[in-house]
Amino acid sequence: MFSIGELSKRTKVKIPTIRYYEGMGLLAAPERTTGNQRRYDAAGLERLSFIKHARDLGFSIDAISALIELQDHPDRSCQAATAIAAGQLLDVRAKIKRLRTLEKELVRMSKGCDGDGVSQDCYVLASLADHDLCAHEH
Amino acid sequence: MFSIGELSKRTKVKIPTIRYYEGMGLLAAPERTTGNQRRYDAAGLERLSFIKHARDLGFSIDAISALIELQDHPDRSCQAATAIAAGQLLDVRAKIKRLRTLEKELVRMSKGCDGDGVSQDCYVLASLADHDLCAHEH
DNA sequence: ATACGATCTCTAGTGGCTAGAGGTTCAAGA
DNA sequence: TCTTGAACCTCTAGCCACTAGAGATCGTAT
Repeated sequence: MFSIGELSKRTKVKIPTIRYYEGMGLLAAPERTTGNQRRYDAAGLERLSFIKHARDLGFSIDAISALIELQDHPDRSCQAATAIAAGQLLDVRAKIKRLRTLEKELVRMSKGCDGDGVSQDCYVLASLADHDLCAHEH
Repeated sequence: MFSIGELSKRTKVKIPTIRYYEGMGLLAAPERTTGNQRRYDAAGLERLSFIKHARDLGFSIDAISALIELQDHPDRSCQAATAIAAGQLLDVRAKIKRLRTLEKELVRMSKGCDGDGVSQDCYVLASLADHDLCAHEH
């Protein structure tokens, strides 16, 4: 049995965030001391670790709720979990794609400008003002 | 002189967003009709296009404010604008790096799981539960 | 004159936390 | 046993960049 501070240290999840997860129903409300303080056990630690890990991988709270549902009902098929992970992968890939386009554009923008001169001639500002100067759609 | 709806159509920025930008001080408050409706001119259109373009490239509202400041004071050096763009580039690259790590991990996770079997054996759920099954730090 | 779409302001909600106020409890040392 | 001080409690508000909705008013075409 350990306190919320201890749980926070072990999982590297901040204390208000732990309480927030509890409020959201992601994390079961733990036992309390007579003085109303939370006391966690190994199960709480495991679950929070799971949540932390999934958040680090970019899963939304909703997706994590769904995954936890699946965890708690081992009779259900693994397909659903795999589908959620696949969705997350698509999401991540779409974000990468978009960011790579932005990266290219920003590199192009910065190259055009040697950092001298005044703003009228600044390629960065000119590029932002006029989309036609862009090489890619974004 | 055109309405906010017209401006919205031309820039593809939604009407509430335009008003939000005005409230934030990004976009100058335009003239009004006697009936209190906003009426924009070419300058407003240009500025909003600039903002839209910068937002599409991922610049924060703060960064855009700074860029607009520079635009409005052409006597200042272009270096500042270039620095902001460089910062944005670093940001974008950091995000890409992180997402690529996530992508690898998600691919690895999904591959371990053939979609059959029940949750106890689900590699997706197992991987999330146990960080040690991960190949990369994230 | 009337209809009706466009606009107005204002408030509240989104996601995923984070910060702070103001009060209570726990645990270690004297 | 008492005291101190860190840790904890709840509650509200704030962050970013919008988005949605209510309820009222305006503009324009017929």
